[in-house]
Amino acid sequence: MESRIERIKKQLHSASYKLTPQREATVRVLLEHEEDHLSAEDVYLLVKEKAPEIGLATVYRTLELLNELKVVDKINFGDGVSRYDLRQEGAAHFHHHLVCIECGAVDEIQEDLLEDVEKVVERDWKFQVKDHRLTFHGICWRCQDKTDTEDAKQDSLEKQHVE
Amino acid sequence: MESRIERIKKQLHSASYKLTPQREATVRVLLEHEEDHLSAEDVYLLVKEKAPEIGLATVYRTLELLNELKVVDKINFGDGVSRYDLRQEGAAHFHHHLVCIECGAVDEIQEDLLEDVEKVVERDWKFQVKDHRLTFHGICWRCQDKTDTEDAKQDSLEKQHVE
DNA sequence: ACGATAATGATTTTATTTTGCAACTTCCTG
DNA sequence: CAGGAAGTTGCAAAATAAAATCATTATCGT
Repeated sequence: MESRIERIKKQLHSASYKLTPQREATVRVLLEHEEDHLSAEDVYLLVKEKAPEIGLATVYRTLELLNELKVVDKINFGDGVSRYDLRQEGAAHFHHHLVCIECGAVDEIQEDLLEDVEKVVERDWKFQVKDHRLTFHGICWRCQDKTDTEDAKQDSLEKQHVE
Repeated sequence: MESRIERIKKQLHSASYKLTPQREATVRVLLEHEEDHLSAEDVYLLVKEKAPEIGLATVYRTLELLNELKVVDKINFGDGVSRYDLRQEGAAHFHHHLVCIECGAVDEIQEDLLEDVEKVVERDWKFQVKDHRLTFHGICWRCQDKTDTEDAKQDSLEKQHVE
C-alpha cells in the first residue's frame, strides 16, 4: 500500500503536481475503501476523520485531479452523485459493475470480457475504442438466495394455511 | 408515429396515468428527436415551442414517468446533466453508445452484442442480468477521417518547409 | 532560509433537479 | 352531461451537487 502511494506520488510529480498531506489523506481513504464506491461527500467525511481541517473543495479538486491522472474513475450509477472508483494499477480499461436492483449492492468485475465486442465495434462502426463503461443491472447472488429462502418459507406457510 | 403514441398512451393508462396534452407534447418531441440525447432543459425548450404554457417541472415529472415505464432511459455521459433516450419499442435491453472524445458526438448501437458476456456474468457471478449500460469512449469515424486529412496536410506542409 | 508557484479552506455562486401547494383537468359515475 | 374524486399542472421555493472566487498558507528547489 505504501508503494502504491509512492507510485501515485510519482505520477503526480511527473505532471508537476504535489502530494500534499490533504491529497495523501484522500488517496489513503480511497485505498482503504477500494471496494466501495464513494461519493465526494463520502470521501470528505472519511478524510475529515484523519485530517479534520480539510475542506470539501479540496476533496473535489483532488478527486478531479486523480481522475485526470486516471488513478480514479468518476462513475455515475443514476442517483445524482458522482462516485469515484480506484482503477486497478496498470489497467488499460475500466472495470465493470454489477448493480443489484434489490439491495443496491455494487460488485466489481475486473475481467475484461469486452475484447471481442470492442473488435466488432472497431470493425463495424469504425470507432477507435479508448475506454468503456459497462454496468449490469439485475439481481445479485445474495438477493437470489434471499428470495429462494423466502419462497421456501412462503411455500411452507402456504402449505399450512391454505387459502 | 401516431400508433406509437397510442401505445404509449395505453402504457400510461395501464399504470393509471393519463396522457395529458403536456405529456403528449413531450412524447412527440422525444419521437421527433429520437437520434439525439436531449437533456431535460433541451426537451423543455422544444416542447415550449408547441405548448408554450408548459412548466419545466412538468417536463421533469413527465420524463421521470416515462423512465419508470421504460419508455425512455435516463443516461449520463459525465457532464453534469441527465439525458433522456427513447428505448427501441419492444427492446428488452437498452442500446449502447459511442461517445467521441474529440467532437463529443454520441452514436447509438442498436445491436445487442452482449449476449455472450451476459451469459458469462450469469454463470460466473450468479448475477441475474435485467438490463445493462454500455458506453464506449473513443474516436468516431468522422474524427478519424479529419485527423487523417490533417496529418496528410501536415505531411505536405512539412515537405515544403523542412525545419 | 527565501521566494516563486501551487494548493488550501471558507464562502459564494451556479446549475440542475425536486418539492409544496393552490388551481385546474380529466374521466368515471350516476 | 353534471359532479366529484383522483390525477396533473405551473409557479415558486427549496434542496443538492459541483464549481468558482479569493485571501491566506504551504511546498520545494535553490
